[in-house]
Amino acid sequence: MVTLKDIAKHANVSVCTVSRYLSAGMVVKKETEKRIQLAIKELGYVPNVVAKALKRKETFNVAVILPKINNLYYSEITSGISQTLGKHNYNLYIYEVDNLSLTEHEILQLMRENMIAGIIFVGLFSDRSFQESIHSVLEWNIPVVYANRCIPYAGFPLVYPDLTKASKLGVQYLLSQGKDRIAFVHKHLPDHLLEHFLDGFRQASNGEHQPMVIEIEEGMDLSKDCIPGLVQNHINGVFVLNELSAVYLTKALVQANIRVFEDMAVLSLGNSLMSEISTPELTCVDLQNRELGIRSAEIILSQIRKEELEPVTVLEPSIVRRQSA
Amino acid sequence: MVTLKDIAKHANVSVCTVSRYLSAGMVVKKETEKRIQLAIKELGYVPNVVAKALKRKETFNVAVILPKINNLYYSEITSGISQTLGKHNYNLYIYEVDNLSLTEHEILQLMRENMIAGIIFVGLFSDRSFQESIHSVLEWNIPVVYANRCIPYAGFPLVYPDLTKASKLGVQYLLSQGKDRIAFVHKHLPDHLLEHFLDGFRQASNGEHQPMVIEIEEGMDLSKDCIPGLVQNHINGVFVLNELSAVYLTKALVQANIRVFEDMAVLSLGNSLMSEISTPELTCVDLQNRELGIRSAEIILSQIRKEELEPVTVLEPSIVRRQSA
DNA sequence: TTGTATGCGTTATCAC
DNA sequence: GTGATAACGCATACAA
Repeated sequence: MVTLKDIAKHANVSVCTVSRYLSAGMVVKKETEKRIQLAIKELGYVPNVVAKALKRKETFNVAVILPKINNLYYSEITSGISQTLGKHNYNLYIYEVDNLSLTEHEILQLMRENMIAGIIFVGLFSDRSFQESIHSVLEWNIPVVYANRCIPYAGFPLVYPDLTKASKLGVQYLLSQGKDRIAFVHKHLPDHLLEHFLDGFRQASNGEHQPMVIEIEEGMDLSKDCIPGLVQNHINGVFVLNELSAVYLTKALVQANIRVFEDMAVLSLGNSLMSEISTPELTCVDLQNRELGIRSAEIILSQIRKEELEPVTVLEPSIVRRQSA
Repeated sequence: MVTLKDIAKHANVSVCTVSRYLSAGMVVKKETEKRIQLAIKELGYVPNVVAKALKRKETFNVAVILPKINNLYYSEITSGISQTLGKHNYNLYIYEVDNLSLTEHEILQLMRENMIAGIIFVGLFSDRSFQESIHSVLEWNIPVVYANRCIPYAGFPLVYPDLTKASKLGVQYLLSQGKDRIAFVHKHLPDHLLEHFLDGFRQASNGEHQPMVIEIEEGMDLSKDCIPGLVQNHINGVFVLNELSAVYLTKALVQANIRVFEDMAVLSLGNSLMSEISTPELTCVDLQNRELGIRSAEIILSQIRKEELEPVTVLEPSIVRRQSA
């Protein structure tokens, strides 16, 4: 392994000078610079980032902690993060908690051991899996971002989509299509989040009436347990707050000979490839997942550089019109 | 930051003893052990992996290099890798080449600078993007696995699905469903790989006749440019060698009022969530992507431990029957 | 069983 | 501008 010392010797300068040359911005005489460059090329020098990290007490590694990576929802976000980090020459660690069988605390321990520069926790806005980590994180005082957790500011930066706006946008759209009997279908959405959607509904419908709310349980048969209720209540527009559920509900409607859109419009929350390949193609409220990742990464980088930053970043959703609504 | 030295002082032993205690397997007197444990707990010691890496000249970081992560094909593989690495306490770096605008050479440079323990290159079996890296990798002599590249053994470990078998299985299946006029539809599949599929076809059909072969070009309109050809040639079974294309072709068939399965069976290569949510649901040949990831990671770990290893691992595909064929 | 001393490759603090 | 020299936190050869 070729080290600074080797090229220093080869170029007849001190180790320190070489180090200075390599640290961009430092001034070195033109002539010694030439010799150093030559030595580096001739000996095939490769800098050792690990040694540098030990000395500087900082790495260029950012960790993303998420439930699972093989899910378009998370991988879109991750890709956004990856793009931004790459642009700034930071490396990206991935930790899948569903896969790892490690507790939050153990993961944080791991982060400290590895001198991680920053952590981005990515969760579904409905999940509670990162709850217990908060305490440890705050006392450790490492750059952290919570992405996609729609909770009030609690001492660490947050990036999430505006759920109330998403709801309002969706309901307005359904209304504009003549769908005035609306149901929300969700899967394990906690009450405080559901409240955002009900708020959005009120704003869009001038508080005239209440929407129907249905929760999809694990292992529930949509055609038997969900659709009859929709029909009996003369629902003509259903806003599904989970993209995959929207796909399956649409499937079930088609199978039940209910015309999607004409008889019952389906609006999906989330806009991945799934909505596009579903039949009929799903109209949806795009939560801007890639953008979410990009912003999260930017905020982590700001923190690392100790710059000023917005504690809360709220993303604007938008409607993507396709066939189902 | 609490270091070994600190807890050594606090426990009235030497740094060396503490280090020994921490390196599992080393023997320390019961009584000093107690004191060390106490010191660690009281001072809140966190080991420094970076310093350890510098000293030992090895990290526990494995890099996965792939085109993009927000693609179920790659993320399935990655999740398999993540699972295995996590089990063995290795960390996972992700580098998206499509996102990074780095050349192969630059990425390898990065790997060396960071003292990466091993690299897993993940590509589509049809892509050529990792071609130029081979040379540098070989001369550097770092643990490497090429995952999903169906090429002959070339000096580094390979893990890929048995494409000929996949083809044979698929064609046999179509034949068993009475679909005897078969077409292969692919997208940018190089000739040497297409050859595997033609081989599989011959094996399954006793070499009676040739299948029709259609390539999907970028921006091609399936309904206009592909389906008419299929119909004119009285094709009744099409084997699509790309899952997303299978989804879109199925969509186009439905739209053209051609009954999927009865009039034309569609068999897809690859078995992600996409096949499941497509309408009709796609029967497919599962290439075992998660398993591919798991095996790739295992092979990297074997190399890191300098164990014996199989240079080539070939995965067995299997049929997953759904509705489209 | 435990301690001492040295070095991993780099950056930083001084002098010159 | 440049050069000694001392850290960074840990592991290990060797001595005790």
